[in-house]
Amino acid sequence: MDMELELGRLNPAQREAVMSTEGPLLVLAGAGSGKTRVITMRAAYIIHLGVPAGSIVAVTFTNKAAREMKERVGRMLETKKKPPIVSTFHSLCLNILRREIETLGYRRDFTVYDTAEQVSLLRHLLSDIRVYEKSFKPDDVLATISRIKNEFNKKTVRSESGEFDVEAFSETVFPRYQETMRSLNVVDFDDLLLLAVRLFREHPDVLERYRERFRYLMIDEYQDTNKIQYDFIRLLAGERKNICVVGDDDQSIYGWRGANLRNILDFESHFPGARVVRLEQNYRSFGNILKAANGVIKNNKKRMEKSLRTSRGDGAKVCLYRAEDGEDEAQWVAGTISRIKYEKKIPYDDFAIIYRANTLSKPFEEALRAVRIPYTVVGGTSYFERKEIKDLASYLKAIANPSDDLSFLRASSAPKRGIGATTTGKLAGLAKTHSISLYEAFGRAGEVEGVGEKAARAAAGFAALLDKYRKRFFNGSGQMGKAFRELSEEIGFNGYIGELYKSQEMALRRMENVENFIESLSRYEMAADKPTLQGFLEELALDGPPEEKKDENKNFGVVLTTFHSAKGLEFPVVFIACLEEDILPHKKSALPGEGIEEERRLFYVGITRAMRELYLTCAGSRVRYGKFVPSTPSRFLEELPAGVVRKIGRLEPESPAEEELRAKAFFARINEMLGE
DNA sequence: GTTAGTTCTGTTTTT
DNA sequence: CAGAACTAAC
Repeated sequence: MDMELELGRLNPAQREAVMSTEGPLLVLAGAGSGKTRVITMRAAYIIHLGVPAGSIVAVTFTNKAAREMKERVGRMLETKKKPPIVSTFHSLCLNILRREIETLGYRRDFTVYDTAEQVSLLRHLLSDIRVYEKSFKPDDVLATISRIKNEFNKKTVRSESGEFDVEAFSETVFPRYQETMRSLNVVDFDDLLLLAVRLFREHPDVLERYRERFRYLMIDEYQDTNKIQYDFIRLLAGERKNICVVGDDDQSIYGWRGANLRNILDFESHFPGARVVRLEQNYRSFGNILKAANGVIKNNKKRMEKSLRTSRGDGAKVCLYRAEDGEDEAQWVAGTISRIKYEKKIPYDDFAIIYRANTLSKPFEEALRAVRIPYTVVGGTSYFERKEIKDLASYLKAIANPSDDLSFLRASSAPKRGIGATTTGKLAGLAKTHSISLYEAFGRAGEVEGVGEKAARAAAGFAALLDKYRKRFFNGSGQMGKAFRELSEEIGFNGYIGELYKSQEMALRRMENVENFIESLSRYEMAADKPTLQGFLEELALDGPPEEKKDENKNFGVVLTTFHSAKGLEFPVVFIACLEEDILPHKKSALPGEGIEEERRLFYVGITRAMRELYLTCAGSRVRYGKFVPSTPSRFLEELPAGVVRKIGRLEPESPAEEELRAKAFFARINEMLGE
């Protein structure tokens, strides 16, 4: 790549950001200001200056962002050049811990628990401590545990929602949780950061090694960092402080998850002498959209002053439609999409509908389906789709980490193999008295009094089964995929799936998932430099089960999404729906100050997704919890600057020209449907 | 150890 | 209203 030429293509602010390679740097990157371009080019530029790629670390929040950045830096570098390290916080920490955790007295072969496993562990734990059963809700407890770990602070213990006994939590539940995790040789997501920070704090020699190694740090989405992530970064930055953070305080929408807006607002005092570069040139949206965004966001007090500019013209006005009710709103959106699609001849995936909560998607799905417009709903939890994966993964986890009793237990009864609660209870007793793992206890089932011969044989047989496969997974033959498939066959996993799901169709779908999962181990084995079972499980924990090879950047049809999942995306035509009090400033977040400002930022994020056209809708009433409830328009709508908005509604009908277009679109659709 | 009936509860989500 | 989580009875 011709660096001079590439630099010449940047605007002055972007160029300054790219070329300020030494010392602390804050890049305030407004929406659509070419942020990713700047980060990627900055990495390439530092390499171009002769810095070894391995000493540059770019940290992101999501794997998707990491993949994208890796890909873009790769394209920018000469093919033979090594790429910089691009990683999420969690996987960077995991990689460090995988090498260093023994320094902290942990075993090297630890595994990572995901949220579902945390909950499951907690359930076991809470039922052990019977007294508290009712008041301790796993989600609530987990949220508290997470906050303690992320804020590095035991003083802030409080029950998140439902009240539980704070003292009992601190005295019993939390210590028990930690002890159990430790004895199972597992860590949770928060531990990855927490232990890395502890490692650095308690072992300055180790920290020094990493400071020497990671000489240039770049942090993306800095407005979303929390306390512990800040500590981690700060420790790594050391005295050299070659740290570049990129973010937009106006797009901080994860405060409720512990993100600390102060990190970005106070960057200059955290890192004295920091250079600040503002990217305010927007390359995404037309003027009226940007004016709307600016007009709204300027009502926030806690922010860094900046104002987005565009070199494009004003473009179309922002449209505001006040619908009768939710159904009317959805139909209007669907109808308008049809019309624009016909008028502009653009594909359906140029459209997005954005709303506050996943539960609001329904009416839009129905309305779109009614007129045969294809769509994809982003997000929404689909974890129930993965029981079969979790079951099978528990075998791998039990094999990789013999101390992981929970995975062992799960595997031992999926499918059922004649080891019931009674037997398990007795063996767990043995494990406890001898301080051994459940796996070892199963192996010695014959010795235990009160365990019938049949049950003992089944238990010992199961332990032996895992033993057999453990050898195959660790013999370094590169045949893990094959071993996994044989394991699945030996335990009759497909038969188990077949029984588990009533409909043939459902079962078949699950079996496909299983097949794909097994295949993904083979794929991993082929792709990785040095494939290990641990490595595969790490990818699984941090990146989720590999879905069928879908194109990440390709949508199918109109995109329906929440504000949160829309962040970072852009669409030519955007509809922001359900803009009503109690929904957009959400009832539970509308607390003055912090709360309301974050809600406003959500709106801002939504508006700035739009490139050419923006439609805002609200309804006069809507079905909520089965009842018709009157709705009032969101207070944020009043913040839209005069002159950029055009109102449409029952009382203010569309222009005849528009109605004609709508009619034409209608007939075009019918013809299209007939043609199919 | 499962399944049908009942009650409860309704943001945002990544790793 | 609808889905989850819980309870009571096979």
